[in-house]
Amino acid sequence: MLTTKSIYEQILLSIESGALQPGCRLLETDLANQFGVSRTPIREAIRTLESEGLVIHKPRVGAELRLLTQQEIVELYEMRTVLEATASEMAAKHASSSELRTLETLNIQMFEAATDPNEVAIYNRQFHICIINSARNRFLSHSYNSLSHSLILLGKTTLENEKRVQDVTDQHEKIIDALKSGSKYEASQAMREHMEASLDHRLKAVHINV
Amino acid sequence: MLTTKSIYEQILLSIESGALQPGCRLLETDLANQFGVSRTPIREAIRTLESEGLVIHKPRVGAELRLLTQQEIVELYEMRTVLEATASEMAAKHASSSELRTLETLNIQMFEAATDPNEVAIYNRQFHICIINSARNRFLSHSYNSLSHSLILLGKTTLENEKRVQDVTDQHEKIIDALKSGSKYEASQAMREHMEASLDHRLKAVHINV
DNA sequence: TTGCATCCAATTGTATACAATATTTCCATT
DNA sequence: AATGGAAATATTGTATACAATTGGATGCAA
Repeated sequence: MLTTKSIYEQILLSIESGALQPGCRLLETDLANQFGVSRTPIREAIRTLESEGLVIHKPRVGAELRLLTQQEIVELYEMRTVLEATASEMAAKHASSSELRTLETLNIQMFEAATDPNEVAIYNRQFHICIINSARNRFLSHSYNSLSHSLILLGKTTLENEKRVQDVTDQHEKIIDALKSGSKYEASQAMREHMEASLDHRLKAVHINV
Repeated sequence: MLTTKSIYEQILLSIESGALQPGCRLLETDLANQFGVSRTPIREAIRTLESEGLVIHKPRVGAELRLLTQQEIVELYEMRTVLEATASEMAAKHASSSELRTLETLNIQMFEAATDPNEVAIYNRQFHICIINSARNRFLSHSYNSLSHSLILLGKTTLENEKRVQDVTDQHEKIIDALKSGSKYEASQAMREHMEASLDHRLKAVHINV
């Protein structure tokens, strides 16, 4: 059954898969036909996307998928760095041993899936979400969730080759070690470095696409 | 003319004024009658409130205004501290001289309005928003905006007497001084202290209300 | 009195119809 | 040929009607 919530998620997936490109218009009628529902649930899904910042909505004109400038991409990663570094700092205090084991497992699975970029991306996302949730702050989780939706506007992962996966899992391991030893400063610093490396790769990828 | 957006803002105002109490149900039909519109724009406004976390929405049951636990209030302020301290750090680098003058003016106006808590609250909000925007990060501004909406769930200001206003404007002045001298660390530290004092007062106020 | 099943009222979820507005097209005028 | 403007079209905004679901009320039986 297609409900408003599932349509919202479907649209997110469509953005992620590239079926909906940043900058393109979101026509209510088209989407309604596409999903086989009326315009009402589509409108509500679009409103949610709008309040998350994925969609620019001009009254009486319509919605279009936001297209991020290079400057905005930098700001997005700057904000992501703040949230993830903060989360790491808090997680160093609050993470349960079960969560620490989960992080280790995810990192190993990610390494072993190195040849499949899509699978790697999934494990990577779970890894970061696990850290965020280990911080034990609902508002932080909520903000991160919204921000991570904006991230999908950037398109496919930057985890495209095995060398890169190796680097990333190494950085993850540093973070895990810091979390295990409970050292706030090290954990947040390791995450900051991880994020900087991630932005570097992202900007290179953008450059290639342009 | 009452459009979806203005209805959304009206509901926020109703929460702020106390007309809508946390925990109460938001009945679409009632709100529609109250604003003299159909249910459609009401539903969309509620969807926006939901995605900002102000409203809990159970399918087929309806929406109710979120009621924050004491623990959640602490988490809210913890997150607010992160965002505002980060903003102060960035603003120490990016704030324009015009923005710095604006902050000084707002702080003076706030001090002079000390006998009118509502006016004080307005200047206070503008002060903090100005710092956030001085950070020059759209995603930070967006997150803070959403978070500040959750803050209104807590009800009226804690700026209820002149002694308290004096303390707050003093703290603001420290922040301004740090921003003017461009020292990241001092600015973020001054903001952290300001936020801690603010949480202390908030928790006392909650205690009294209970 | 309590437990349970059933029905009814209240309320949300969706579809559709209509109104208002923006955009485009095309023609007349310069 | 360029430009301005008016009509036509496309699209969103809102209202309303109907379907689906929930929560409670009612009544019956143990």
